[in-house]
Amino acid sequence: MDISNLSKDLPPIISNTMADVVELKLREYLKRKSFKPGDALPKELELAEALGVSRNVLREALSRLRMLGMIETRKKRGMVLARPDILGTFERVLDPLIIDNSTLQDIFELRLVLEMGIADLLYIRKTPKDILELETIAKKEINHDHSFRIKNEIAFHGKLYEMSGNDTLKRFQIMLMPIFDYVVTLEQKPTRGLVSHLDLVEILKSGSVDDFKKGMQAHLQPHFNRLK
Amino acid sequence: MDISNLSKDLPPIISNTMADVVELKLREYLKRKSFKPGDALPKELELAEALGVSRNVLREALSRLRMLGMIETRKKRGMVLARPDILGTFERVLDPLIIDNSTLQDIFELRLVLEMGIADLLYIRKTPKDILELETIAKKEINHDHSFRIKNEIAFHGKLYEMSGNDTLKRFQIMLMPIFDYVVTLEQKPTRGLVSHLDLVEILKSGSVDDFKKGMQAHLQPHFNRLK
DNA sequence: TTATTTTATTTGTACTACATAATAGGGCAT
DNA sequence: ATGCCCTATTATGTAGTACAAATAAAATAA
Repeated sequence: MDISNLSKDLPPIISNTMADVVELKLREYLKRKSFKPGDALPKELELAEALGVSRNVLREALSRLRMLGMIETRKKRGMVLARPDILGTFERVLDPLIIDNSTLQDIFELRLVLEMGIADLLYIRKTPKDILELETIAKKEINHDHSFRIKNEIAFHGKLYEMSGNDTLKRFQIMLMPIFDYVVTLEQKPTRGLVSHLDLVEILKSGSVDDFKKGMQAHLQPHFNRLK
Repeated sequence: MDISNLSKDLPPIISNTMADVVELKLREYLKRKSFKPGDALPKELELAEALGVSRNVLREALSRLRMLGMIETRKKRGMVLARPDILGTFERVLDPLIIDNSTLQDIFELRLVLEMGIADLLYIRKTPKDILELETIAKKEINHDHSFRIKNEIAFHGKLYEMSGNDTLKRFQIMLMPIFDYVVTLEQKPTRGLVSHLDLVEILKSGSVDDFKKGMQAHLQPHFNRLK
């Protein structure tokens, strides 16, 4: 009998507080009524009364939705539905010190996957101006100390994501970077890939998509080597 | 003068409520004291008094952290620091109906990037057993109606992520799937790639990583074609 | 020592009261 | 009639009290 997955087979009894329930009910309500951003919502007292809870509990639930950016409230005007910033939400819990090692490793790999997968997007959207800027960044990293190179590493890969023309992707990568660094420094292996940033720039200039994919793979090889 | 980014240059004056401030203070406090999961936290009244706010406001802030899974509370026992489920948090705001079109498009592309970038991980971790299961899934999709094929499509790509041995990645992909579908059905183009699922399986069996990358690219070609 | 009951404590919920801010509407001057 | 200012209204923000519920810890009984 496998009891290793006990916590999954027997999920802990979560004493749903009223705030939890109300949060869920509100979500359902917003979805069911298909409110659109900007639409006015009922006032707190009405909601509290309708749900049969104290204004206190209702406000705890509203506070959550407000944190997520799903609603905005102003005095007198009431509450309106808003567009949550999906990444801002994510960022709140993305702290290397809190995340368990297994997830840290997963995120480390996730960034590798992103780096490897970005090539096609890059080749669809890259412009000569972009490549020039990227080259400038890559050239700066020669003859500098360690801490500068780390900053430059971030700048280079950040520019790559920027060139992908995908804002969400770029922000996502920026958020993942600290975790990536954290894992890398944990392992204390200052290895370097066989393909440098300048090499990658050169490929971008005159190479094919497949060339770039191979180049990026070689560039990240030290990281891939960590994975068994 | 560029005024398109006005909302970024002039961020709206956010009337920080006490709950907002307290939430931040608590985050800083938890970080500064470097609490570890399982550690007991001060009780509500102590925190409220220390911060100089009512227990009400404090609880609104705590409610947020509780939602994110950063803390857990039990009666009498008090509160303890917990490990947030980073993806569970994300999921709360990932609703196609709320997200703006630009971000939807970004996420659509994000999934393409993931699919393209997963190859290396896949080739590091794939097992014959996995490939067999994948083949079973791929074979099922022949001669079935549309709705079944969609489910199967999800199963196939889901299995791929599972084979990557990265739980976070798999869950992430599952969360992204509805948005992907949403964007695809929006555009009403039931096109199919030149490389089928079974072709991909065949490559996995006897082809190289690069072969697989090319195959996946061809498989997703219809989607890439949408991007200009 | 072990089992049971009691106690003490901490979170959960409700209710009241008032502060604050922003809108809406009326009144006034032009 | 138009525009401005001021006031009244109203919804959210904050504080405080009270009590219910749950449970760990202490006290008591077997």
